[in-house]
Parts: sequence; structure tokens; C-alpha cells
Amino acid sequence: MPTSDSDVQYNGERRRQLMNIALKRFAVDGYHATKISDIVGDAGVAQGTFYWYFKSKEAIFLEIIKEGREQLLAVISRGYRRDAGTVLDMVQASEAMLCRLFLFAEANRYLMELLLGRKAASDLINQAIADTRMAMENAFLLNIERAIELRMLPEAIDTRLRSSLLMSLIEGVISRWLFESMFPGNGVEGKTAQQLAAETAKFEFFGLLGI
Amino acid sequence: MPTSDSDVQYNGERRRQLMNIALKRFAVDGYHATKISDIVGDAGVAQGTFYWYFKSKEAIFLEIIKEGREQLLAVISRGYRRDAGTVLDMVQASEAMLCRLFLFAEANRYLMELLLGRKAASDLINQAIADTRMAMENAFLLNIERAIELRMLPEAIDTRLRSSLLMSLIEGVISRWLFESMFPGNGVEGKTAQQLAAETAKFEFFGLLGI
Amino acid sequence: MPTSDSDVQYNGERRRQLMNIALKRFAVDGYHATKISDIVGDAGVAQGTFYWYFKSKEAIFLEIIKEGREQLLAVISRGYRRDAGTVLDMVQASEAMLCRLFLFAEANRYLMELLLGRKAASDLINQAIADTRMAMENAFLLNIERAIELRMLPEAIDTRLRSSLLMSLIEGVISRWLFESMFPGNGVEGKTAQQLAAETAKFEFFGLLGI
Amino acid sequence: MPTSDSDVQYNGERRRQLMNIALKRFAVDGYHATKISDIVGDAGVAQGTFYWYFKSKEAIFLEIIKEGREQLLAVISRGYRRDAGTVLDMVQASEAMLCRLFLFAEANRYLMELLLGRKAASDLINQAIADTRMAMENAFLLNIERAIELRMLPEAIDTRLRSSLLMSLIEGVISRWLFESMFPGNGVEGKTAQQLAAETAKFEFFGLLGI
DNA sequence: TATGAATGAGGATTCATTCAT
DNA sequence: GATGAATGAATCCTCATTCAT
Repeated sequence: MPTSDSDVQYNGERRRQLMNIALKRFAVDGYHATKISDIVGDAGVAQGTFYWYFKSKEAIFLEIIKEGREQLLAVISRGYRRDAGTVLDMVQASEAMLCRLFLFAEANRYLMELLLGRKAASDLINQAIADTRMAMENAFLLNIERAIELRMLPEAIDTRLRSSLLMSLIEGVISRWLFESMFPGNGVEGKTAQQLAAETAKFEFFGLLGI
Repeated sequence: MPTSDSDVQYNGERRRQLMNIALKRFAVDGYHATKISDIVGDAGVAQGTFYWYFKSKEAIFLEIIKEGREQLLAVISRGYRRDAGTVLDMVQASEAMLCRLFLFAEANRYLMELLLGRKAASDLINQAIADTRMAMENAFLLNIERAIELRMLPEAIDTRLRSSLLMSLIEGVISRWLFESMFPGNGVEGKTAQQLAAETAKFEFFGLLGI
Repeated sequence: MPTSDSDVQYNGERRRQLMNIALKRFAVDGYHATKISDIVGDAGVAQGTFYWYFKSKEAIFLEIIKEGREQLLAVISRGYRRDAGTVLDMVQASEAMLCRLFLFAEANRYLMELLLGRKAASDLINQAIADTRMAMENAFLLNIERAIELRMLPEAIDTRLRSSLLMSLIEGVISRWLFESMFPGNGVEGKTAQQLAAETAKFEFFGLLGI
Repeated sequence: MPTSDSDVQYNGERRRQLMNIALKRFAVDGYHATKISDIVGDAGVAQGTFYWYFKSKEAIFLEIIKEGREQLLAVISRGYRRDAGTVLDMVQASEAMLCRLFLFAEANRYLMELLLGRKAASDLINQAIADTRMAMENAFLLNIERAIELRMLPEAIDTRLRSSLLMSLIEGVISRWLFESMFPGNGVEGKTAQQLAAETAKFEFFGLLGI
């Protein structure tokens, strides 16, 4: 029988299929509430098949995070600042990066829910998530330090604190934007990634007093 | 047999004791990982005793959140702005409120971990947590609106968005401050509530460009 | 309801009941083939009840062995030789001890099957069994050494080797005697403990050439 | 694709290879703990390949025992007594046979561990092992009967009992000799087959009192 | 109020075996 | 002959909850 049926994924694709299904289930239902039987049920394979591809429930989660982390960091790291510029340049650069990040989040909302959501599980998993977030924050830190080096930001500021504040801001924005059901009536729903990036960048540099 | 033994807490206190123990366990281990047997073990009572005071594991969690929410909102709502003032007044007022909030968080870190952490569980529980956070965010919103009314902030700003950004900022700061082990090497550890409040308020109003 | 029903064992007896049932099942079916559901089924209790009394399947096995080991060693150690005597004394003393041992084995055949049978399981369990057998062999060793001290046996003999040979003899005899189905048509079935003890003691001291 | 790769064993040899690997695994880890995946893993072939050569896990075990049994019995049966002789002759003949047996055991320790060890499994398998041991015991029985016929041993002795005792002795000696790790500090470790055979034969005929 | 034994549904994981290629 | 992906029955153990005393 040729492997041309529609909803079956072939060969090396089974692994992918299971990861995709698991990602969605983990994001929507949470780690604990997601049963292996749910995952294989969605995939239309037997329970044992899962264990051909993954050592355990924890293992597939970790792998999902690991893969997502790489993609996410690639998005943030791109566009590292090279030359000095005006304040406007700086705001625009930040806006561009945030825009890329929000677009990525929009396209990978289940992954973002895993990373930013409040559904985690075992110590190992929590650690993997925390690591990923730290890596993100670090990317922001590097950008701020570079801007100081180029004398675009005042030298006096506490860079680690500021990158923490920035990361907090962004986590909150993405959460409210994508998981609206959890944050009804917030100020971000319905906005485009572009709009959000502009507003966030403005707040980042000028605070509440910036128009 | 009368309950007059030395290290037992009497009637009305048992409930409190169980809630305190459960709060700590939930915060440290997470909802799922916390077993009723852990709670009663810590309390030194029998398994069945738990169910005399609480309908279920979910019920005690909900009650803990409910109680904490009231205290938390009391802290935030106090100091609602009455009269107009200078920008400096505004920053100082915000700083004062943040300082109260951070002090409360410091004194109630387990509760904050439940509210801000990433360990939640059933739909009902997640909802209770989300409600509490929304209520917090609303308190910020009212303050911003009042400041606009008093012409202390530009009318043009999107108030809901700004309160979301503010809430994000504060959530992130508190998380990094109290749950350091999860966010090693961030820029907030070791700071006092007062210092943090000052820095956060500055960022709130002036952004990265403020000195 | 008074706890006077016939086939239910009360209070602290549940543990005993489960151990007795498990002992029999382990002996007859083997460790792996014995399911927890078999044990609780025989006991007429729910699956979870088992885990109220024992940490795991392995744990109950280990406990059974441990308990049996103490009884067994008590039987062997009694009658440690004090004074010198004739060869006949020595043979009779050995016969008496073997007789006690065989009677114990007869009354505790399931335990003996666990210890001497070929049904063991996890490393921990195999170790516990091996330990018990070594302890038995040691008891024989002490007796032989004492007999040499009293000049009842020639000094030249290799005591450890001889106690190994003796233990081998006894293990084989008990196995063949109690688990006849596994050794059909051997020379011990149907004999009394007394007869067996006499024959074994004779062989022990005089070998094949003894009448 | 022809099976001409370098480290692959061709057609008829694959079966042998699998049996050898399985023998070792069964002996070392036990029947239950040995997984088909272990066997094929060691052999470097795919899981399915196993089932081209053997009907089941049980089947390969049975086949291993069957093959070993024939070799073992050949060793014991050789040297059946023809003519009468002195007691010394008899002891020497026994010693010679035991020496052959111990040498065989030394060269086939995995097989002996299967036969004498305490790791067996299904009823069918246990039966096959028991049969083999009975066959061994029978060989000893024939020898004793022949010795009586030739008036080298007293007529009065219970031949079946004595062959059981003899078999017990030998089983114990071999176990302690080869599987030292299970019987630490026994009196046989480090001895040569020749030495053991001499000591055992002496005990066989003269008991503890023989020098 | 308090106890603690009992319940039983539920879920992760294992592994011998099958089979299309 | 050989592959390796797929199967699914089997089983241990967990833990929230109940209830007789």
C-alpha cells in the first residue's frame, strides 16, 4: 500500500506529527492533564507507538521546548546593533525586533503558551522553561549593553535590571495578546504585531510620559 | 478525648493551620505535586481530618486565593489619587504604591508565587488566579485614568494598554525579586522594596531613556 | 458492625493476611507471575489497600524473607554444642538439628520454596535470599568449627568447604522432599522429617560407605 | 542486498549467534529481565530478525536447554563402570567423573547457571530444567546401582536417596564454585576442578569423618 | 472533631510479537 | 533473510476521596 493517504504522516514524519500534537495538547490542556492516550488518540496510532519515538512524557516535552528555544533565540538575536545612531534609530530598531518577536509568537502561540503560560510540571521541565526565558532576557541584555557602548543610552543605567524590566514587559504583552481568554478586556487584543511593537517600543524608551 | 494536648491547635485554628501549610506546599511544590497526605503530614493530623475542613483539594486552593486576593487589593487600592500635582508628585505616588506592593509581596511570597508562578492546575483554579490578576490590573487602570482626568498624563494614551504594560512590569519584577532561584543573575536580587519601587516607577514614567 | 466475621482479619491483621497470601502466591506462581491484583483478590480488598501496608511488590517480598530468615536462623542456631562427646553424640546432635530444620521446613514450605526455589526476581530480592542462605551456611560452619575445637572432628578438614557441602546437601534434601512435583521419583518423598534427618546425618558423617 | 558485510555472520550462523547471546543474557540477567531487544541489540540485528529464527522468547530458551542437556549428559554418562574393583578404585572413578563434570561446568558456566541458578520462568521452562536435572540425577543413580551390583557398595543403602544426596552435593558445589558473587566466602572459590573433584569424592564416600 | 483504613478509577510505561516492505 | 515501525495487552502504582468508628 502506497503511503499516500491524506492524514497519515510517513516515516520520519511520525515523530514530527507526535510533537506537533503534543505541543498543542500541552499548551491547551497543560502538562498534567495531557494524557499519552490523548496524544496517540489524536495521531491515530497505538499507545506503544509513542514510546518508539520518545522515552517518556517528560522527554517529549523537553524536546519540544528545546527545539522551540532555538527558533525563538534565532528570532531575537537577529539584528544585533552594529553602528551608533539617533534615538529614533534606536527606537525603530527595537520596534523591528519586537515586531519579529510578536510575529513569531503569533505563528507559534502554543510554544509561547508553554514558555510563558502557567501550566508547567516537573522540576526538569520547569528548569528547561526557565533556562529558555533566561536566554531570551540575555539577548535583550546584550542589546542594551551594546547601545550603551555606542553611547546611545546613558551609561548610568543598571543594565541587568533594565533587561529584566524589558523582558517582563514583553512577556506580559505576548501573554495578554495571545491568550486573551485568560486576560479578557486587556488593552492589546485585536492589535497587529506591528502596532504592538510600536507601542511597546515607545513605552520601553519613554515610559508612560511618552505620548 | 478533649483536644487539649500541647502542640495541637484547637478547633478554629486547625483550619488556619491547614491553609498556611497548604499555601506553602502549593507555592513550593506546585498544585499537582502537593498531596493531601503532605499537607496533613505537615500538620500532624490524619488524612480524614482534612476533609472535615475542606471539601476538596481544589476547594482549599480556591479559598487561599480568595483570601489573598482581598489583602492584595487592599494594598493596591489604598492611596487612590485625589488631587492634581506635578510630575514629580505622580512619580512619588506611584513609587509609594509600588513600595507598599513590594513589601506586601515580600511578606507574602508564597501567595505571590501562587498568583504569579507557573504552577497552576484546574480550570477553576486558573480562572481564580486570572481574576485576581485582572483585579490588580484594574486597580492600575483606575489610577492611570484618574491621572489623565487630573491632566497629569497626556489624554492621548491608550489607558488599558498602559495598565497592561504596567502590570506586566510589576509581575516580572516581583517574580524576579522573590523567586530568585528561578531567575538567577537578574538585576533585582538583593534590592530592597524601596529601591525596586524607585527604579520601577522611574521606568514606568520615563522608560529606558530616563536616567 | 462487630468485627467478628469469619474470613476477614481485623485491624493489624490485614498486614499479616496480605503477607500470608503473598507468600503463598510468590512460592507457587513465582514473583513475576504474581500480580498485586492476585494478592488483593485473594484477600478480598481493593488494589489500593495493598499500598496502604506495603510500599511495593518488592517491599512485601523483602519483608517476607526478612521475617522468615529470623525464624529459620533461630531454628538452626538452637542447640549449639557445648561439651565434647563421642562420635555417636555428634551424629545424634546433628540429627536432632536436622530434624528441627526439616520440621520447620515442613511447616513453612512456602517460605522454603522462596528461599530454595528457582523463582527469584530483582537484584535486591536475589540478594536478600542469598544473604539468608549464607547466614544458614554460617550457622553450620560454626557448629563444625566448634566440633573441631572439642576434638570431635579431625583438625585437618577444610571447614568452609565442608559447611558448603553440608548446606548443599540440606538444600537438596529439603527441595526434593517438599517440592516433589519438581523432583518426581526422588528418594525422599514420603519420608518423615525424623527419617530424613537420620539418613542425612549418617551421610554427613560417614558418606556413601557408611551403612 | 547481499549479506556480505564484514561483521555480519551469515545465514546458518545467525541462529547460533543469537543462541549464544541469549544464553549469556539469560544466565546473567535472568529470563524475565532479558528483553528481546537486548538480544538483538547485542547481535546488531533488528527486532524482527529474532522472529525469523525463533518462534518466541520461550522457544529459544527451551532450545538452549535442550542442546545443553545433551552435552551435559554425555559428560556424565561416559565412564560407566564395567568391572568390580577396590574402594580406592571406586573413589578414583567417582573423582574422575566429577572432574569431567566440573571441567564441563567451568567451560559452560552460563548453561550451568541456567540449570542450577534461581532465575527460571514459565512452567514449560521450569519443567525443561527440572527434567534435565532429573536426567543428571538418574545418571548418578545408575552408577550407584552398578556399584552395588558389583558388591562395591553395601546392598542395604537406599539408592535413590543416595543419588539425591549426591546430586544435591554436586549442584551446591558447582553453584558455589562458579557463581561466587552469589556465595561470597564459601570454601570452594579458587579451587581447580581437580581439587574440587577430589574433595567432593572423598566426602561422597567417607563423609565428614573421612580425613 | 478526629481517625486511618479502605477504595478504585486512572495513567504511564513495558515489551513480546506482528507484518508490510 | 532482514528491517523497524507499529501494536496493544498487561500491570504497577498514585492519590483524592469516603466512611465506619
